[in-house]
Amino acid sequence: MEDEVDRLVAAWRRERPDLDVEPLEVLSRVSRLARHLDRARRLAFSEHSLEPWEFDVLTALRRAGAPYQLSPGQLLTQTLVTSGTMTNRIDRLAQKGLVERLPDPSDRRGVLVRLTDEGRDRADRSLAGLLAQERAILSELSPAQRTELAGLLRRLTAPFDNIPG
Amino acid sequence: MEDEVDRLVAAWRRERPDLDVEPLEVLSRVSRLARHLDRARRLAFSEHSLEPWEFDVLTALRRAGAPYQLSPGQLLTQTLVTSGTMTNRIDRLAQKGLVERLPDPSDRRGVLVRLTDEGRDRADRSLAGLLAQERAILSELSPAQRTELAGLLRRLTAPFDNIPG
DNA sequence: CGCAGTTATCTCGACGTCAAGAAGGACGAC
DNA sequence: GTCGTCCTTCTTGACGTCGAGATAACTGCG
Repeated sequence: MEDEVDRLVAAWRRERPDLDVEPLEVLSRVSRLARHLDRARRLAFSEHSLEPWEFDVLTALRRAGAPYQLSPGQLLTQTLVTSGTMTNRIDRLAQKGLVERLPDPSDRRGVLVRLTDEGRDRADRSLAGLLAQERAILSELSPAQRTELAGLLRRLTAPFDNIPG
Repeated sequence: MEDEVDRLVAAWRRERPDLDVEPLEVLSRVSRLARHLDRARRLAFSEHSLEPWEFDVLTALRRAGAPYQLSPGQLLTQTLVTSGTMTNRIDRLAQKGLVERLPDPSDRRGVLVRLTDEGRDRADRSLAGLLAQERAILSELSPAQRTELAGLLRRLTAPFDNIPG
């Protein structure tokens, strides 16, 4: 089955036969797929009246395990947003009663963000919904292909995640 | 090499051993990689004083071939943004002299967006830069692995691109 | 012809993100 | 100790995107 990137690559080969556009076969697909996933997630979460960005923060805290708290800095590396954005997100989640800010006892510059009970419930319930949706999307691939794909992607993400750039 | 998604998955398995979080191995990597790519592109384009969104629109027109014109609607499907966003983008590109709006001769509701000569130069020059950057990122993989990865990704993107959702 | 439904583009207000920088605290060298 | 540097979080203003709705024009059925 052909996709939009096939058309895009064919167009470049016609217009710029002098260039090797093979890298687009991989990376344009990654970008476009991510955009499709964003839209799909927005739909899925709207059933729980949750925005994708809320999900990202709440589940990062949920994953941390009891007592479900992380510093804003730790949340930055997990969600790939800037510090200004994170301050804003925490403000809004705190206003909704899903998280609370506590002073860091070991560093007076620092803050700890803790999940409230309601925040934890929301995180748990919406995760199940997300997994169901993702499973449907991945049903195009066999289990072996999914493993293969995950492995190839890891090789591309690892440099970004390990050598902070 | 381990990446952030490996840590994320391990954390879920510890916190929610009742759930099968295998889908995240693929799709969380896609989302995170796309975010890293966005940042890298922003840097690469800043040398040409071009924003990623400008690149997206200009190259879509460039790919169309002479006379380098498309309707706003055609640009929507290629760039995955909403119509309000596209109107705004065309306004700003027109103001910079990189594109111009022409009436569609066959449909009076319609508009054609055409690349100016300067817009075309900008598109051509920045594409070369992007490809160089992407090639560096993909050097982690062998040619055969790149082909394999592109094929697996195609199977996931095709349903989105063909059954408009 | 006239009307309903559809399609193409634009308008508008709300919202979230970013980049840059400020303020305050930690920490090592000396 | 204390100075300079680095780190952590928050503040701010500009900007781009979205969603919903408005407008205008094309289409085909009766």
